[in-house]
Amino acid sequence: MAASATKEEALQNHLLAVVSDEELARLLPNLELVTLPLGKVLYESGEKMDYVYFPTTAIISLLYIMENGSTAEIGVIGKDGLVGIAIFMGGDTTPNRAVVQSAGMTLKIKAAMMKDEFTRGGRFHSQCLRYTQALITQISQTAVCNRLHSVDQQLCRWLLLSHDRLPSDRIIMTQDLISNMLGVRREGVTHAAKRLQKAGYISYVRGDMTILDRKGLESSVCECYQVVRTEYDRLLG
Amino acid sequence: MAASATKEEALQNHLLAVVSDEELARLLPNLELVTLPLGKVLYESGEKMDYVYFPTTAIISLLYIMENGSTAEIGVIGKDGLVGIAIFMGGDTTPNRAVVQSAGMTLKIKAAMMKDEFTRGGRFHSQCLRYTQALITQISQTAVCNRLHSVDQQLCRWLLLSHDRLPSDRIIMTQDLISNMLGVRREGVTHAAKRLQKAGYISYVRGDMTILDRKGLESSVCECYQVVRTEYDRLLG
DNA sequence: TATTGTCTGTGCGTTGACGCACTTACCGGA
DNA sequence: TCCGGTAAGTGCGTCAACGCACAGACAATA
Repeated sequence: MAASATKEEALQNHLLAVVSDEELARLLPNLELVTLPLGKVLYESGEKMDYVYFPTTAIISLLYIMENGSTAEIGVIGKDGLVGIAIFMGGDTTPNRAVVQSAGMTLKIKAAMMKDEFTRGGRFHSQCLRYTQALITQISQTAVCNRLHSVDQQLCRWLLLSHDRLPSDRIIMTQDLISNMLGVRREGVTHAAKRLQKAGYISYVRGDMTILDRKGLESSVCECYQVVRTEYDRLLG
Repeated sequence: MAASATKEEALQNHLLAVVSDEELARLLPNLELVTLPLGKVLYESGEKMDYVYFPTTAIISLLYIMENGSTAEIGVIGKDGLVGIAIFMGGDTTPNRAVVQSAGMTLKIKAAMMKDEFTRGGRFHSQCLRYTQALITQISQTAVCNRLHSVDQQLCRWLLLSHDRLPSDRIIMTQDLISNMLGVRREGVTHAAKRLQKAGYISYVRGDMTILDRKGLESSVCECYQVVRTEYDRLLG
């Protein structure tokens, strides 16, 4: 068996950081710290989930895969949340793929252990539900943004959502991968990214992007980003 | 005070139909049957919700309203579900408007009463969470569909989602209203609706639409509809 | 019957994104 | 040092959806 996580490690995840000492004491022995490489699939669409993940430095994308192979992101999860809400919501599976968008660390816990603690109904229970509501807002706003906004705006939103969950200003990700997330053409990302480079907001060299001017990005993003941000702060802040 | 609902009325809502007798006995005295006219707003974005609604014949749309006034639907709720998940998820509000898309009946219960029964943690609790997960799938698939599919396909999806929640084959709704739901131009709906009329799937006269050939609609809809349908059946069936 | 308002249909120029094909640039082996 | 693979940039024709303007068509009411 792998070693259980330390309290310091657990507190890096915002959900675990606010549960009661008693709950954390019960959870800790069952939490295991693991490193997730870029592209690792945590679970496939319709697949029974064995673990719930509490990211600390990793970022995970929820993707829907069309029958013809094209993909679209429906949500992104970092240290602010958890991957695997279907475990405690009762469905056990979802029709999505969860894939590591940015390599890093995460704590994981067996599904059964997660259910046990959730059904105890304390602060952990309510915090999981509040997070789920925040995630619903994010998914909803993704739907709205997909409907009403340009690729440029959506790239800005995506960058800011990622940056919020990242420990540094670097995003290791090719334009091709980003296009899969956004569900647009790779060339579309090239164009949008060039505009952001020209504005001096980012630098981008072969899959290695750096956020140079966050304020600049915030000035060109659509309202969708702020709506989600505000809801996260209200529900979990 | 208004009269409380009868058991027969309550059982028309699929969530209330599957809770335990004991739970239903507690809920019934607090459930009130009301008629909702087309266009009635159940709650505004960010507004504290006083009631949770369990539709029986009414259909309610969840809309996001942009700062510039344009709108996009993120989900639709009928006799299969409930309006006001934020009450028991813990946030109390959402950044959406809930508006009656199809006039009809609904049962409503005071927010406090809803919370009381939810926190008891029985079958009602788990059923509410399972429904929430189904709704998440619907919202997710809306995001995907908005990203990847044509207005034609989205109209088909919307019609089928509505039809599933309707007691008859008639949909009372102008093309202008539908365009607000889908977040597209009114003319776009005109074109798509004409194609469906020519195919003989629907008839449409000044805000009065009839589904003539459901199988036909199903044959031209994108996979998004079936994904949502399957999840609802799996989680709540 | 006339009028008014609403709903639907149509045409037209514009545009954002698409698909495809190709070039350029860079990196890491062999 | 050359080469093969991968990432990013560019050009071009196409198309779906947009915005706008306006023309019927129908219903309700005066």
